[in-house]
Amino acid sequence: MLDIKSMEDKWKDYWLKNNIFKFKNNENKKIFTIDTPPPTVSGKMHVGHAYSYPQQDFIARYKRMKGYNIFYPWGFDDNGLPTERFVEKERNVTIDNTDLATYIKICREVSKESEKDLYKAWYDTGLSADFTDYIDTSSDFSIKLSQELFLDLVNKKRAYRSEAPYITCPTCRTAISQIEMKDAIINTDLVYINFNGIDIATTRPEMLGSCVALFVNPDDDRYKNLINKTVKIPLYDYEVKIMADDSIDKNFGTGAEMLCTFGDQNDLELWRKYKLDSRIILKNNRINDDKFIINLSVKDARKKIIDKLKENNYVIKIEKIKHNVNTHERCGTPIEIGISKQWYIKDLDIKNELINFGDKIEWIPDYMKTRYTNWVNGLKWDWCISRQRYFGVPFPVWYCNKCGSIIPANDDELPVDPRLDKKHRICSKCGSDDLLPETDVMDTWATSSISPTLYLKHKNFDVKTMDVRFQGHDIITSWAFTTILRSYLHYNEIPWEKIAISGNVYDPFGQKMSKSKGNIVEPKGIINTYGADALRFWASTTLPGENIKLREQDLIRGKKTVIKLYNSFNLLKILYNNEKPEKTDIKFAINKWILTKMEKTVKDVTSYMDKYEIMKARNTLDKFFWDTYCDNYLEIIKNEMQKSDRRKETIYTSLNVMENILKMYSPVMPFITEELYHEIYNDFNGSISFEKYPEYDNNLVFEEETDIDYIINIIDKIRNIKSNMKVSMAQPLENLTVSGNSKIIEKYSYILSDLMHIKNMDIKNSDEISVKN
RNA sequence: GGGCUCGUAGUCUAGUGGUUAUGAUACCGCCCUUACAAGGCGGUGGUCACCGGUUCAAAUCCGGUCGGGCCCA
Repeated sequence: MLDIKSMEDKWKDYWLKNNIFKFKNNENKKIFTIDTPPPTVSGKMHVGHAYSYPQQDFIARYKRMKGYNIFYPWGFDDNGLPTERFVEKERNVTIDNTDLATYIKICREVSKESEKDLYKAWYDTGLSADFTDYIDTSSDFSIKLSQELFLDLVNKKRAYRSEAPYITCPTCRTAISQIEMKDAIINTDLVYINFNGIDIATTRPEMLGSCVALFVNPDDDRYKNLINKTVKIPLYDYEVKIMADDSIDKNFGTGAEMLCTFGDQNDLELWRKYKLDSRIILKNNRINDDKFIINLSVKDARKKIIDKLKENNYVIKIEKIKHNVNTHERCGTPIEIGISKQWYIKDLDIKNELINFGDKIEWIPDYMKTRYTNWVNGLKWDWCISRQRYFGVPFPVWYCNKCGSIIPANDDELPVDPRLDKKHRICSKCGSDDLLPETDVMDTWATSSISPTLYLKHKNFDVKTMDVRFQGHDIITSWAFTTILRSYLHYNEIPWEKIAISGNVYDPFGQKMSKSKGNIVEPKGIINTYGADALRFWASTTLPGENIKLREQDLIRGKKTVIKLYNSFNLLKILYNNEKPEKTDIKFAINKWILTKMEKTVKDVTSYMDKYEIMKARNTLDKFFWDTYCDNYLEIIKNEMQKSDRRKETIYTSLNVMENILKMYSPVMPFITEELYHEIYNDFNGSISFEKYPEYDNNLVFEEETDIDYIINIIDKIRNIKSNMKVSMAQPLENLTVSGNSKIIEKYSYILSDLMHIKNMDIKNSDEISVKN
């Protein structure tokens, strides 16, 4: 009886102890490089990971057997806000009760600790990445490289610091980028305000004091005569112009809107388009208009201004509406737009180049490229990379208080943290030593986006382009985009030849998994019940980019396949009865037939694997293994083995085919195939994953295939008859009339009578096959 | 609102112009067959979402409708 759990544990230990998957750069093989997504240390492994990570491993293992030296590195992302949150929860420290140096130290400690065990969950799924030498995004190595490349962008005038409108999250108290926004529908009040002659509706009445214009639709008959007139702002008593723009929705509210600096992104766009003035009353998430609202939060300010408007009879009505707002994806807080100095990476001017780069990369599946192209086309902001947070890659720059120059660190000083740096510095321009360190840190994506460089530099590779990136479709617009951008800016080379996109995992009813729905399934439980091979089998039941449901039937089928492989090899052992296989010529039809079927399977499976179509490859293999090899070939050779003239040949052939089945299954099911391969070669001290993948051999394709297919067809019919007679397949039949191509049937009648236990067979020539008892 | 994508037996799924639509799972019947009952053999079950078009021929191509999903406004 096969104990899957201990069998898998055995090989996990074996691979690790023998450094099987440790990357060695000294092999005389072509290198195949994989850009892997570093999981975040603040989260646990979930079933989505258990789906997508094996998919990259299938290709890694396949390519390895195809003779490549696989560079399959591992990394952890422990930068930024998620880690801060995690640490605050785990250790109960916040930046308010801890000094910066200690805070950073604790963040690093907790990350390191978490990494120590976290990789195991991934390793348990049978990933063949090099876990012995991973990178993490907060290490000195990563910070140094990230800072170095940032300074490269500064030199190239691609990174710039500017006072400009920026998106900010009031809860996280930091600037965020377009990448991190998410839409949400919230319940809010739509306040109708009488604007001294024109009625407007707004969801942001607290921004009233920052109103710089009113807008209506140019085709709105109600307001046509008011365009270009001025109107007085209620309470604040200054005048603004009424303007017209196509983007204004006639049906929303009264059809007239106030433009504030800045109520939302639309305000910003119109503000830019018409080069309007600004009146900033929202700073650092507090509103201050020096009149009615003194340093209040948005919420309190809204209450106050509505009361004030009501007092003065400016409020017409208040409607409860559901409203679409942009929120920060991490905390769900609606974003605000402010003005301050932030670091940006300039990309709006190179949209065409970025789209061209997208075209140079092979997207798997190809339609995913459209999402990238659409995103690039729709970019509206340069990429804001500064964050007002604490744990991240610091900007290696100072600012001169006297002349305003930006003073970058020297390359040989990196990594450097200006916030903690004690070195005496002077301004290279004016000589002043009155310097201010930059206190912001970089956005996590600013470091994630150089993952190919991180991985390649870590091993001193010269190349800039990796062979393939694997990632989910949900981060095409963030990770894939920023990586392509950085690769373009730094090297003018594509980051990878191919990018393979994976889908999401849903519960069996097609619902997204979430804590609130309570439908989250832990990979650990699946591995305990079905085994990692079965988990991987499930993960292979999909085409590139497709979403998948967590289906128990696939896990069951996977486990059954593991057991079937084990049992089929067990049968071979019984049949061989300790006789050692020896290479022989192939003469007998059944052996020629199974070899032909195998070669065709090798051909198809290989061509699917080359296209990353794992499911098609595996389906082809499943069909060959279950139907052709087990249900027919193995049943037939139970008899053939007994015949001395063909025993040797059949032992050799059956094992040869078994071996190739194991090899072809091993990228998907590395554990059971390793187990059985070591049973075949019990003095073998390597791994099946480094054995040569079967190659199509035309010399093993024989014309006997059609004849035996014909015989199998008749066997099916005889099985049908026995089933209808409600007798066992082993029950002998006294007489049987078989009609069909009598030449073929006569030639192979021994197969029929041996397998189906027929005593007297009457063969009749006929165009159609039929069997009668 | 825009882009991408999907809609095939109870459930899941294969199938991009050509016999009778693939397979899994569930269900029913038979068989403990000298590897495997988590098995084998047989069977029930489908107006291929809907409408229209192209074609000798459409699950497949085109247009539209409806419904799901993801991304973006």
